[in-house]
Amino acid sequence: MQAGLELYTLRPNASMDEVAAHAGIGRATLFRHFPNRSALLRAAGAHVIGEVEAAIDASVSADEPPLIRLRALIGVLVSAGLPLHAVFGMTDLAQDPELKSALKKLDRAIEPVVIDCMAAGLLRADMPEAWFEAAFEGLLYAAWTAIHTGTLAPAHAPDMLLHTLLHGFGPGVNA
Amino acid sequence: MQAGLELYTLRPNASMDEVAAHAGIGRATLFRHFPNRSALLRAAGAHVIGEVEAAIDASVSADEPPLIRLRALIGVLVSAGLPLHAVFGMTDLAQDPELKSALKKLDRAIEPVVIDCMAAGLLRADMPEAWFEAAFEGLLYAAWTAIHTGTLAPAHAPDMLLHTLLHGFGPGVNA
DNA sequence: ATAAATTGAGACTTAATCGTCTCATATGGT
DNA sequence: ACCATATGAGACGATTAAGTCTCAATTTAT
Repeated sequence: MQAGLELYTLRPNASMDEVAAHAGIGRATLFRHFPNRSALLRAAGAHVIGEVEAAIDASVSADEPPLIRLRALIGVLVSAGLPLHAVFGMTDLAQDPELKSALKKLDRAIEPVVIDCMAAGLLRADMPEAWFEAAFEGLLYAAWTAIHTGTLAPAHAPDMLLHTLLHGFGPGVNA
Repeated sequence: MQAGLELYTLRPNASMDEVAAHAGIGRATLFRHFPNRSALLRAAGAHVIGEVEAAIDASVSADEPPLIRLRALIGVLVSAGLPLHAVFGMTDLAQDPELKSALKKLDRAIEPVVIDCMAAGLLRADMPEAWFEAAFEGLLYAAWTAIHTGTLAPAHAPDMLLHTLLHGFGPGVNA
């Protein structure tokens, strides 16, 4: 059931018909579980966020060094990819309290990694936080689309992203 | 007339009613100029690309040093922002020959700047081209959204983006 | 001033989709 | 076997938007 949700998040414009067919259930049953389209979107979004959060908790062990944790975090976010971006793109549903708290929890899973990297001198701390967040998400989006279009091997993506995040495209550091 | 197109590209989901109202013309007149929605989208996309290309030609003078040209290029792309991103998001119209050639021309305006920066040692040349393009666009997208949400001052955006593109978020270079 | 062309407003058809509803069927528990 | 519940297929009305058409008003050229 919830499985249908995930695959759905890939295409927020899909009709309820398509969603039901994709989930392998009837349209009526779909409406029995979610009163309307908006509720379905919210549930799907919250579900995706929850999964990503769980994946972070599972693969980012707190006692590893900051760089390892950052790399693991990026790995999770890259593989969570498209669904996550779909959630971020739900501007009209962003004011939903459930989604907002879910996003806040996700932030609390990501933030300490970044902070520790700053404390360890891996990331500079004098950049506007908003810009770092935006740029981070932008690079994730870049990796997702590059993987999706086949121009970037999924296995290389996290390291590539990590390197670009830390050093950009300037010279002076080996890839 | 064409002015209505630009503002339209901001919202690819707008109805023809909204577009006509926004352009200050009647719906019937809109259909007289563009036989259908798809034609309107294509025309709008091509128009936006043409404007961006002209802006690049106008503000990126060929005899400046590479870094200045790159900075000017980024300035144009950041201010062109949202409409350009809307065009890139038109996945369903991407196969249109007119749009494809327009994008190719745009690429030809951007590419030499990047190549010269590589030749000057400002940008490393050993990264996959596809990844550079994707990351560049991702950072542009980040700047656009950050500006749009008010968390990044438009005046600071180009320099911020340039610095992040060159050096990432690692330490060691003054901002 | 007059004829020709363009425009705006809106009616109309068609198609897609949401959300509700019914009913026959299947599923599961006792 | 029996009964309660969940399901699937689909009909139905409502809404929205695309695209076509008509007609009166306005603009433009001569």
